[in-house]
Amino acid sequence: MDVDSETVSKGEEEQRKAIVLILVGAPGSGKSTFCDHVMRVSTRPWVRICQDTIGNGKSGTKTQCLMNAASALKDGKSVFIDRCNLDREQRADFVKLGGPQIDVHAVVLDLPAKLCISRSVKRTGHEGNLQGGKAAAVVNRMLQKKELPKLSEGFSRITFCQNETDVQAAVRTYNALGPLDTLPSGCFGQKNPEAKIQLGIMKFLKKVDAPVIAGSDATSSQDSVAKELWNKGLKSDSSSSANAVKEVKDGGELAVGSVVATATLDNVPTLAFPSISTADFQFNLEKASDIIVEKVEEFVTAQKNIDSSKFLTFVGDITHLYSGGGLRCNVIANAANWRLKPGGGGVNAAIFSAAGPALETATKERAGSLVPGKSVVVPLPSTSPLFSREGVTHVIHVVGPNMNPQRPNCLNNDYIKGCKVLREAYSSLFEGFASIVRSQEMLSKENNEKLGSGLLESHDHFELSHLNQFPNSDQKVKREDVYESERSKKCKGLQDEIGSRITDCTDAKDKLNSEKINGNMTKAWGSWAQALYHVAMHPERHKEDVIEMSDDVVVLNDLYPKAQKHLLVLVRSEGLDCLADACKEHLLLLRTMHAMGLKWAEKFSSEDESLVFRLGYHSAPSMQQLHLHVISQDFNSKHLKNKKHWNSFNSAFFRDSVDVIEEISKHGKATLKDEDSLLSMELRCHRCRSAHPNIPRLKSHISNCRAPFPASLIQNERLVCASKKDSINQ
DNA sequence: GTTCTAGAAC
DNA sequence: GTTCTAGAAC
Repeated sequence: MDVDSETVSKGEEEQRKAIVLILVGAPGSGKSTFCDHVMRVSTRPWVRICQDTIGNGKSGTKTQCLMNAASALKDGKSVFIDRCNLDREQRADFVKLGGPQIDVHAVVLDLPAKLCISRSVKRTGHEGNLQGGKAAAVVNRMLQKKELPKLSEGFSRITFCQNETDVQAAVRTYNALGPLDTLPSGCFGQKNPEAKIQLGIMKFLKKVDAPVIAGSDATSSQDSVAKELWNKGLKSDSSSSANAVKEVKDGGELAVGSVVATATLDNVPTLAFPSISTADFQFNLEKASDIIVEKVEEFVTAQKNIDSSKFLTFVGDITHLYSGGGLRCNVIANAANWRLKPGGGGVNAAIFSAAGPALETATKERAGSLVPGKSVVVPLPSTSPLFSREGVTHVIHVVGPNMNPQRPNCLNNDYIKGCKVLREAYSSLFEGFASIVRSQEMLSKENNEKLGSGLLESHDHFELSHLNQFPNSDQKVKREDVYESERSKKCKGLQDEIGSRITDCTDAKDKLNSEKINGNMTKAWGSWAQALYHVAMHPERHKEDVIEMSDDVVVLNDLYPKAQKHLLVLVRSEGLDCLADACKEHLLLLRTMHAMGLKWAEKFSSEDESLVFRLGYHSAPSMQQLHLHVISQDFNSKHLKNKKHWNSFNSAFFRDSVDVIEEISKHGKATLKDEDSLLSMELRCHRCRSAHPNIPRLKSHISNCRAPFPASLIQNERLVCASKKDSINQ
C-alpha cells in the first residue's frame, strides 16, 4: 500500500501528473486526427509518438516509440501513443511507462470497421503508406485481433468511443485538460445495448467542488453511458472522494458500482457498491448523492489503509465487474430487501440471480431479515458462479430506507429519518467491508494463536479451509496421525535398500504401479521420469544444467522452473528414489543436501533481496532419484501452469527439508502426504491465503500480494531470505 | 468465440 | 515431469 508515500508528498508537485494516452483503434479510426485536435487546443504539453513517422521514412519500430515516449515523459510532457495498439500484448509495454507521477489512459476509437476501411482506402499520402485497396484487407485482419483494453491492464482511465459524437466528446475532455488537471479514474463510454441511462444522478456531481465541466453533452447521445466530469486539484482537497462520476440506470435496473480499494484494483480487498435506496426505494437522488459523498469521505478518512484516490465510480453491471469491465472486486454490496430474499428487481434480483442458490443458502445461515440501516456480511461459497467467474468472495447485504409506498417500511417522505437510516446503512456497509479487510490481514498474519471470534464469525469458510492448511498445534497432531495411518495402509515406507523391499501391500493400484526390479519391489518409473536419474548417474553429460557437483550431490537448475529461481539438489547414489525411501541411515546425506540447498538459496537472496526461498521435497515425486527443491517464493514462472504445480509447492504435499530431517531423526521416517486431494485443492495464495478461481487469476494475485508469509512458514527457518525482517514482513 | 482444466500419451 | 487436445466453462 503506497498510501503513505502518496499522501506525504501532497502539494503542487503531485498534481502535475503526466499522462500516457494510448490510442486504440484500427487504421482509419481517426487516431492521428484525435491527437491533432487535442494538440491544437490543449494547454497541456503533449507529444505525439507515431510509429508511422518515427522512422523518418522507414517504417518505425515499437522500441523507437517506447524510447521517444520515455524521453518525452522525462521532460514532463504527456504523450499520445499513436499506433493501433489493438491487442493487450501490443499495449503492455506502453502501459509500463506509467508510474506514480504518470497516469496511463486509453482512448478506444472503436468505430465501425466499414468506416475505418473506407477512410483508409480513400486517403492518399497517409503517413504509414496504408492506402488504396490493400488497406481493406489490413484493417479487416487487424480488427480480428482486436482486444478492448481493460482497467486491469494497468490503465487508470479508459474512454470508449463508438461514433463520431463520442470521439468529439473525448476530444473536448482532453482539450480542456490543463497541465495541472487530472481526470477521474474508471471506464467511460462503454456501451451496453440493454442499458438505459438515467441522467438524474448528474446531480451527484454537483456535489463536486467547482469548477466542474461536463465532458460531453448529456442530451446529445441517447445511449451514452457515461458523462465525464472532473474537478481541479481534487487530490489535495478534503473532498477527494468527490472524485466521482456517477450514473444510475433507468428503472432501477443493474446500477452503478462505486469501488473502494486499498491499493490496487487487482489484488487487495476491493468493495463495489451500488447506490443504496435510489432505485426501487425511490429515495431522493440528490439527498442520496450527498450522503454517499459524505459517508465515503468519512470512511476513507477514518481508514488509514484505504487509498482515497482509488475510489472510483463505474458504470456497468455489478454482477459482471470482472468479466464485463476488468475490475476485480472481491466484495460487492447488495441493495437488499428486508427479507434478504431474491427478487424485487434491480440490484437485488440481479445479484441473487448471478450468485445462484449458494448465496441464498449462505445468507440464510447469517440472518433471516434485516432492518433498514443495517448490513450483513455473507461469505460467498466457492460454488457460486459469482465467485468463480468474477472472483467475488463476499456479498454484503445492505437495507436502506424506503420511500416507495408500494414497498414495506415506507417512510412517507420523512427525509429526516430517511437520511439518518441511509447514513447508517453506508456506515454499516463500510464497517462490514473494513471487517473483511481486517480479517484478511489477520489471516495473513495468523499464527497458531486464536483469532478474534468476532472476525471468525463472519469468515467461517475462510477459516475452515485455512485451518486445513495451517492447523493449530492440536489439529496438527491429529493430522499427522492421519497421515501416518494412511501411509501404513499404502505401504509406502520401504524399509531399507538391501532387505525386504517386498511388502504385503494389498492396494491394487500400488501393485499396478510396481514391478520387480533386481528382486526388489519398487515403484516403476516411466522413461520420462528417469531424466534426473540419468543426470545423477552421469552429471558430466549434462554440464549445461548442472551448476555444482560434489561427491554426494549434484545441483542443477530445474528444467521447467516454477519460480524465478528453482534448483534441484539431486542425490548421486543409486537406489534412493524418493522421500519414502529415506530413513535414518540417510540423515547425513539429507543434511548435506539441505546445506547445499541453503548455500544456494542464501547466495541468490543476497544477490536479490526480494527473493525468499523454501527448501523441501515432494511427498510423491514424479521424477525418480531423490531431489530437494530449492524454490523462490515468487512463483513467477510461465512453467507454473496448473493446480498440481501450485499445490505441489503450496500444500502439505511439499515437505520442508527442516521438518523431514527432524522427523527422520526422531521417528526414522518422514511424514508423507501424497493424496490426490492435496494436489487438487482449491488455489490459495501462499501469503495471504486468499482463494482464487483459477491459475491465471491466482498468478495475477501473487504477482502483487505483499502480505507477510504465514507464521507457520516463518517459524523453524522454513523460509530462507537475506534479511528475515525485511523480506518476509514487508 | 475464448479461456481454462483435466486426462492421456509420452 | 511436459505436451496435446477435447470439451467444459465462461
